[in-house]
Amino acid sequence: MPKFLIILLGPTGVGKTDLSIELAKYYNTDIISCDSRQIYKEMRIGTAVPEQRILESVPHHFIRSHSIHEYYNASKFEMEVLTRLELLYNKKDIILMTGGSMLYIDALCKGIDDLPEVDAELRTSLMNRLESEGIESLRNELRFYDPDYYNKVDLRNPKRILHALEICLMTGLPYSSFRTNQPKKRPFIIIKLGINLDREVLYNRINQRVDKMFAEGLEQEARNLHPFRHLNSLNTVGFRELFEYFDGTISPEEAKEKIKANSRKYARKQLTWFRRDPEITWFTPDMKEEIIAFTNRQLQGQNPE
RNA sequence: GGUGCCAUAGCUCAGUCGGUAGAGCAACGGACUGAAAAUCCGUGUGUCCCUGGUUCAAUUCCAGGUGGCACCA
Repeated sequence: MPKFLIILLGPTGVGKTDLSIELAKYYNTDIISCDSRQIYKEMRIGTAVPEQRILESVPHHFIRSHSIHEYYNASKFEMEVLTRLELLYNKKDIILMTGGSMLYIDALCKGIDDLPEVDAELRTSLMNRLESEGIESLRNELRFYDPDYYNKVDLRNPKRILHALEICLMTGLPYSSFRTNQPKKRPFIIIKLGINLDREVLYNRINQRVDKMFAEGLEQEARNLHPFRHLNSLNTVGFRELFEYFDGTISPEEAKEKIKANSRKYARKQLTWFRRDPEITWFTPDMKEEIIAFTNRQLQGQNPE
């Protein structure tokens, strides 16, 4: 029997959690979360982690499993999930993954090229240079070390320039020489289920969810994490707006409105990314029967018996 | 009731000394290989309140109306 990974994906707030529980129960399997923020144990309200009783109703992985103080990225996620899957496939043929972190989904499905771990000191020094010398200086250096990538990269995006340069400086090789553009083979079959709603309905859900977060104590959660605001893990919708409020830049009402607006924006960005993936079959969250029927057909079709 | 001010994009507002208009936010689209809930790029969506008048031409000037705000009663 081949191994399967069913991936339930969609924009934030669309209702993936409830559906994932039903699917996991139906297939009697575990859920791997694919969410770059729910993975941090210090956050719960602002990242919309499911309630404890829901988490306990089905085995979950990669929810609140790592610390905000830990350096994390899509590659680490890829490796850790692959290791976990190998273990889980000893007992199960079908595993469910759910979440909306686009890059993390792709890293797991297609892999991400092997690169050396970026040295923290180098990153800091390059960020300081970006600050003091401006992006032009880093651009020129990248053109020297990796003209190919220089011609391809978005020259106005500091993060792209910075990272490429990091790799060039660390390895003495052009960053583009690490980019294989070859999807990695996976020892399991992937079924991608997309969940979406009418835009207006989705936005209402997102707005209401933010109100609910505030009612549950988001402000206090953010206040507790305020000292760590410089961490990348806290550069997160729902927290950075409240940090602005704590710093006195904006009013509490503005912070709340900004959280709603930025959540909507994030949902749109997710949809832009998902739209170009032809492997996704789309449903609405209420189509449980259709989703199961479709998934069963896929499972059957891939299985010669 | 009187006087004054205002009425322009979904919202807050700018502007046109008369030639049918533009910012911020929102909205919409796109990029994306170790920071990805990150980062970056693009798009103006409009009975310029209504009705007349002046004019070759009115969102702009004039009159009246309607609505809002302020002050005086």
